[in-house]
Amino acid sequence: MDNKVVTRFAPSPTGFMHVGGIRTALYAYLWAKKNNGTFILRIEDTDKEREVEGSIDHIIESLKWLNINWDEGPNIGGSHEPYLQSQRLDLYKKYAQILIDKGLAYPDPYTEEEVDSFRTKAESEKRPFLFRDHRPASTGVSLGGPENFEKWDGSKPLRFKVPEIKSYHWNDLVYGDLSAGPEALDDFILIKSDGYPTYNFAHIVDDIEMGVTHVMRGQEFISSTPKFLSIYEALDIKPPLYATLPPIMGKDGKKKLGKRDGAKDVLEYRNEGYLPGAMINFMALLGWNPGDDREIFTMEELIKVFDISRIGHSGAQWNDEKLDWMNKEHIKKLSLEDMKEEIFKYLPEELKSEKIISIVRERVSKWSDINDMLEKGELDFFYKEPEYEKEKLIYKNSSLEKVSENISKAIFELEKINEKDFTTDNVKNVLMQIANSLESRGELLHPIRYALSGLDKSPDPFVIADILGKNETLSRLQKAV
RNA sequence: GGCCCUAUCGUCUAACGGUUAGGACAUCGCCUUUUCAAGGCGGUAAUCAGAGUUCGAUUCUCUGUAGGGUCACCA
Repeated sequence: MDNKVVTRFAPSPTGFMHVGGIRTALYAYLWAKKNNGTFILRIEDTDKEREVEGSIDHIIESLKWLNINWDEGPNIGGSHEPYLQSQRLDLYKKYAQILIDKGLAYPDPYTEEEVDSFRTKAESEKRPFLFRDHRPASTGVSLGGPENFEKWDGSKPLRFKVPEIKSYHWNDLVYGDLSAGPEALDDFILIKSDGYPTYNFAHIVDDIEMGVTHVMRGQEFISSTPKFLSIYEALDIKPPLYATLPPIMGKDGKKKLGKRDGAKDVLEYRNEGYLPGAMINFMALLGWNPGDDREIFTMEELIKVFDISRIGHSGAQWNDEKLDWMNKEHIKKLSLEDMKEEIFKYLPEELKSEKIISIVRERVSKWSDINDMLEKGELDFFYKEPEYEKEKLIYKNSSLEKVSENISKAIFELEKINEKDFTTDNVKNVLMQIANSLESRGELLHPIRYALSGLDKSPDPFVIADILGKNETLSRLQKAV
């Protein structure tokens, strides 16, 4: 009836979400939103062995943090409830029955050990293992009718009987024409002996039932696509459009990013103080680009410009440095009010001042960098008189006498500023006037900065003076004379 | 091993037969009122190799090489 775009993200609850999975979710989300379509979250919990307690909540928390919001799914429901595959078992049985009735599904007569021995044998003979070579004979074929396999009582796995062994060619929205040889096709398991469907079967049933039009997925699924297509054919249903995403590689650039080789839980990035908008921005650009030189995007902007046709084909390596830069760019766009809460989370009580924010905001690429600043004592000057060796006040080849002389001049002039006019700009004007009359400006500015901060690296003296206020500034300068 | 995918600066990428091969991160240098940060300017740096096709290949074809993926009662 309508051509509404429906995409889905279908993670399995086997642990945390890493950036690879999130990026798939993001692209599916962007595509749905761009087309005023529907984005569905579906939990593929059909492997009770691998399921990790609490994963679903963790996945939901991750997506929510990043503002990837689903239109249908756990927590909010929708017209295709339920959204946990473990609660949809009847549906898979229904579809399995259709295949059985067509003579396209049969119970696997072997034990797991027997199948394993087939596999081992094939491997030792250096040929691919195909279950269909061991397909049991049907008990009789009625003329023109379906084959009669052993009746399936649910105690054995139910296998799909590939209707036709052939090569498949299909079009992928990202990669274009893809193909796979007949060896990619096999009698795979539809329903396991524990009654749960396999991914290969369940995701197809659900995509059909939920009206999914575009499937975003990793390229690890390319080689099993013929299996999917053969099921759609057997069911006589048109498959969705596939958009296969290039892999994200780990930091070494070698291996596809995965939990085994150190892929991080995305929530760790939250804990390190990255902005969700920056994470989204960075992940969007990992494997996709807008076609021009723009790099900084908000989610809304991404929705506007995102296009499947500009998704790349080759693997991209995760790059923390660029992420840091991008996060900093997003921080710059934050209003004081927006960042106040975040920054205050990291600051001890005595530093919770708006004046500190202005110093911090320009010096960190992510909020947890504030911890480093605190550790290095870079903010101590704010509430603590600095301790330093007098010699440190000397600028280059100057002398302590010169330091005293210059600071005294500064004190004399600064005294003239009203307390309430003791701002960065006014202090700067006064000090620059003196400094410019000197042989080198550092003769004045360095000792003052050092006397106020006690640090080799710090903000400039005008800002510090402003923050400290007239009294404290002058008092610290007096001590340096 | 079979099948499949991929290949441009260190990294992310642009250039859909004709460009001094562009941008960004990182790096280096200079400037910007002392140091840091921010900012500005500039530099170094790439078409995996070899054959074709073509007047002309980063771009098309083939081969090689390298990397990745996949061959589960995992997704």
